[in-house]
Amino acid sequence: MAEREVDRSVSQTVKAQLALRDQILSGSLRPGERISELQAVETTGASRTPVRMALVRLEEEGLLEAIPSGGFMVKAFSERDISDSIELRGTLEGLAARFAAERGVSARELEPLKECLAAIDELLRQVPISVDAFSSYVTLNARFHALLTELSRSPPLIRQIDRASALPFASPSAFVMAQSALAEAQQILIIAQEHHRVVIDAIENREGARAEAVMREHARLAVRNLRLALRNRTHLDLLPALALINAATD
Amino acid sequence: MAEREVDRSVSQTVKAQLALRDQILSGSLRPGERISELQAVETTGASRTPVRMALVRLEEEGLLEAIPSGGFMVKAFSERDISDSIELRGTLEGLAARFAAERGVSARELEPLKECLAAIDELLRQVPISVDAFSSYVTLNARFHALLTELSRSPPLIRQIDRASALPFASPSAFVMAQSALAEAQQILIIAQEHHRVVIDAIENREGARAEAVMREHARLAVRNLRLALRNRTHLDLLPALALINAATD
DNA sequence: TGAATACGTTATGTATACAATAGCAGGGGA
DNA sequence: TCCCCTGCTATTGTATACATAACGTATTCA
Repeated sequence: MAEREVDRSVSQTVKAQLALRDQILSGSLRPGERISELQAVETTGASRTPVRMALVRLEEEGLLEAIPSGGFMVKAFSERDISDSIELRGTLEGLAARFAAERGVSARELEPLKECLAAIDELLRQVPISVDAFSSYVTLNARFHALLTELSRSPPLIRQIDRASALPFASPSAFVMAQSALAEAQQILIIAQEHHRVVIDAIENREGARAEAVMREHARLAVRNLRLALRNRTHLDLLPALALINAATD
Repeated sequence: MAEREVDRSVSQTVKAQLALRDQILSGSLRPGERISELQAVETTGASRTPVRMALVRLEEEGLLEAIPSGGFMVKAFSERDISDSIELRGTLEGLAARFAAERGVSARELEPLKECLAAIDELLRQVPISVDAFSSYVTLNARFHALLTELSRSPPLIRQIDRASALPFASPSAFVMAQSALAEAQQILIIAQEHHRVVIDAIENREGARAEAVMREHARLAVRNLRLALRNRTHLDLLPALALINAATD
């Protein structure tokens, strides 16, 4: 295939990884479905070697599962897997918050976090919140969590949290909020924002235990609301990633 | 290279991964050192494709680090990275213990754990503990922790703990104990064994918070002793993995 | 008619060839 | 003498060819 157009600005491996992840998360590839290398080669435009590297990375990321007889399939997740992932992430973020509090952070380091907070406050003034504003919220929330994680100054912990966040639905707020009706989401967002505020306060005052506790509560709120949201699945299509859940095996 | 002898019983990728991990952990490859693919091909006996897959896996595992200009280098760890990893693992195992306690486990499921405990008790009767017995202890301790993790019945959590345990020095007891003089280790092992006993008791009685707390304390004991052990580095060569630490960059 | 076996097809695992880039060394100019 | 530019070399990134194993299908025998 000589006429294949190659984008040299980004490695074929990364390109393939992004494309495949996109296909999985968008639901083009269903959970349990075997991923054909040849098919992936065609859809991604990369050749087999980078595609295989991408598949290995996605397996390590937790999105794929190796088939004993060879090849990979899209991993299927149960409702409990998802709530466990949320709680897991909350636990790790709790540790990060505690590290930040105990190790101390300067006012300058907290500045970006507070800007995030203020921006979210601004969004939450809308009642009810618009779809656009909600989308902005999801971005800002992710940013807040990433910044908080960084504050721990612990590379191993940051790495682990990144891994735990690889599964998009493990991101508590973004996931759960997307599922609730936007009107209901408003209340949840307000509580979540309060959690954000408290964790900053705790870190500022070097209250490690409090910082940790509030992040764990943050996750438990998400789990609780996940259960509610799953009870009436009206908003299950708000996040493409949810296609994963629909076909979950158990 | 036609005369290369190929072992078909295990995949070349796995073979290469094991061989490379061994080289890293044994210290043949020093932290910060670039891993040459060609060299890896020669030492592992696999060709470049499986070697590359193994390198990607080891990177995801946290043993290697990608070099921006291409290729991989052995990751270097600071003392804080190591103590953070221990605390991280303790936190995750604490969550696992809590899950086990809250979700309930049958007496039959606790049986293997108790057998482990009894076997360790047997070893600890020796005063001072012999090198052989200590080696058995390390194995039994790893088994105990693995079984405990399983009790959580949470695939995402088990997966994450496995990842966190990939770094061998993140295994609290095995690592810290190896560094302390064996005579000192005896006391530490006895306390660790008490932790083990308490976590089982807590799980049996469905005391989630207590189960979690004791596992975290277990890790903190390890961190504390790590600091002590690093102060007088007499036993740094007991575990080959420690070669990593010697050349840690910061 | 059903089950088992054999054969063919297809997909993955592996090896290697080719291409491109980064790093280094040597030489020339300022 | 020092710096920069150019060319070479070595190593990685990518593509593809080949081998092998698994799965499906068809045919035959009981």
